[in-house]
Amino acid sequence: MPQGSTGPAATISDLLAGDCPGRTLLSHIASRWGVLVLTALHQGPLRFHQLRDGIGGISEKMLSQTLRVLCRDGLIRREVEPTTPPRVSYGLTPLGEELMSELQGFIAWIALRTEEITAAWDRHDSTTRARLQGSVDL
Amino acid sequence: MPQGSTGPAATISDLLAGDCPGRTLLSHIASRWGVLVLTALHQGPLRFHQLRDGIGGISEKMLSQTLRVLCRDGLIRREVEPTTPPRVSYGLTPLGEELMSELQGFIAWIALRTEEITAAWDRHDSTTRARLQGSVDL
DNA sequence: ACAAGAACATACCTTTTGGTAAGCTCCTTT
DNA sequence: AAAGGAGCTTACCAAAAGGTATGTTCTTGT
Repeated sequence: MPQGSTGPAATISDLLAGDCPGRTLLSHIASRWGVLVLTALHQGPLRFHQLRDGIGGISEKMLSQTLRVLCRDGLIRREVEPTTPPRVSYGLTPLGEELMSELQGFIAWIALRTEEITAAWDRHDSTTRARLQGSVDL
Repeated sequence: MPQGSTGPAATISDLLAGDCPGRTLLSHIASRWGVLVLTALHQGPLRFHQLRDGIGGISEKMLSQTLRVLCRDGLIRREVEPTTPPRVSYGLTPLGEELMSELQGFIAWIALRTEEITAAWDRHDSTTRARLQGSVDL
């Protein structure tokens, strides 16, 4: 793989093997608010308060924190429009778009399957209850 | 959408709008160890200690906890082979396989792009440092 | 009989995460 | 001049996540 990079690309085995930069990156994206912020921006750039209002339950602290981390990762770009007053908007970088093209299937899958999975929660609960009540067995 | 379901499928907007079962499911999968466990099992079923050894840094407590949650979600199946001693192995359910087919592109993307993103961390750091130094304190 | 490994569960404690609330600056509107 | 919104940051605190260490049961190996 003759690219102008520092070394060979990481593999999925590296992710599993131990702590590595990939784990850190994964934690940024798969953080409580990371996926949601990224998903919200997938439709197009939004301003701070639009994100805050659009993502139910997020606090301003968590929003700005998440935005800062994802900016550092180069997935989101912060743009200050030189108007008065300056308006700040956030959008996906090309790298962020690339990520979202991988992630949107996953998000859609969650929306699609949530219902049948929550149904399974109840069923599993009663199974568990039965097993526990019967004790002894297993 | 004439299925025997309780109601219409959730949408991505629901995920963004507020707390909902989809958020919970998302948190299970996108938890610190969730993606890694699922990824490890994508190659095929593994036993408890194989998972523990294969996923660097995970404790037995976290492994069994993660396994239990993902079983409840119907993404992983726990199988006790009736040998002596009984061997317990974990594998993906069809639902879990379906999920992983959405997720593997994302995992591969992380492995692919980690390097260039970590490089950006350093660049961003010096930018930030410069900005902070300019403003005297903090 | 004894040590040891698999597959957990549990108690205890530390670290991390995240929410609340307040404050701050810059600007516009009234 | 006062009020208010945008876009943050900080301090403080509570809750949740997670690690360590230990206990348990079953079974095989010696």
